[in-house]
Amino acid sequence: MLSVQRPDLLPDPALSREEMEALQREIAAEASFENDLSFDPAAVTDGPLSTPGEGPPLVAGVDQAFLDDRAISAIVVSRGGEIVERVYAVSELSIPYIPGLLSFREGGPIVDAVAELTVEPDLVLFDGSGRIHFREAGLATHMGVVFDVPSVGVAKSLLCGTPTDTTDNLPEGARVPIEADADVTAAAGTVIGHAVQTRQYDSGNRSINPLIVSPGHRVDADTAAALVAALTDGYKLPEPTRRADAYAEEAKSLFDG
DNA sequence: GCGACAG
DNA sequence: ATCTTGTCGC
Repeated sequence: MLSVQRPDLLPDPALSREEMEALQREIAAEASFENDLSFDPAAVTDGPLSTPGEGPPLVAGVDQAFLDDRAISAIVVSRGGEIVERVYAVSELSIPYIPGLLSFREGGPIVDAVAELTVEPDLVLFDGSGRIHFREAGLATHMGVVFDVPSVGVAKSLLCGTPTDTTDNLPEGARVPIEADADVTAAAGTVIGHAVQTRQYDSGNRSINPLIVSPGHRVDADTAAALVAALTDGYKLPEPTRRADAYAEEAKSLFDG
């Protein structure tokens, strides 16, 4: 089970906006955007074949569903595509969604769900940004640092930063770097993540938008993108995220309908 | 004042 | 995120 390593950096919704931003700068200073993994990222897949001998790493997907003022946080842990554990927690939400401060709304509920885990993931995928954040401390980075676990941010749209090329109609498998600009604390030009086209229609009129992948903690930008691509299997979202998404919806339906 | 931004 | 019918394309 993962345990809180930095209680001083937990997302406190009662902080003022200024204090939240100050905490994010502190988190960014504690975060590592370099690989520090317990497994070989080049051998990761969501299928059975992987590193011979020691077996694939435990990968967790985290996602949430909402119902009134409550958040249902779900975590699904799998190894080589096989589900190892599923947990969820229902938590009261105390503050609204504010761009740039997402972890202060959803971080607490996620911590609640993590407390239910009995296994310790080698990698955690979050729904949102990591380093692609004004102060380089998005949800994935915040949670990664609090638990000191390798993490990756998987977002469906870009919060900030500038793509080095167009991200429209990219072919499947394509990857476009996202660089820090004046809106980001990192030095301009620093690659803080990538647009990753995990899926695309072969032909036709419509096109699928790429995923926005960024390092959370203990993973570099290239590896984060490669891991998400390796964990994807025919759908836009990587499998760990899809499983968490489905489980969150399932848990939610237990409460309403 | 304008712009604008994860879930 | 959530609210929702239809509609296009494989």
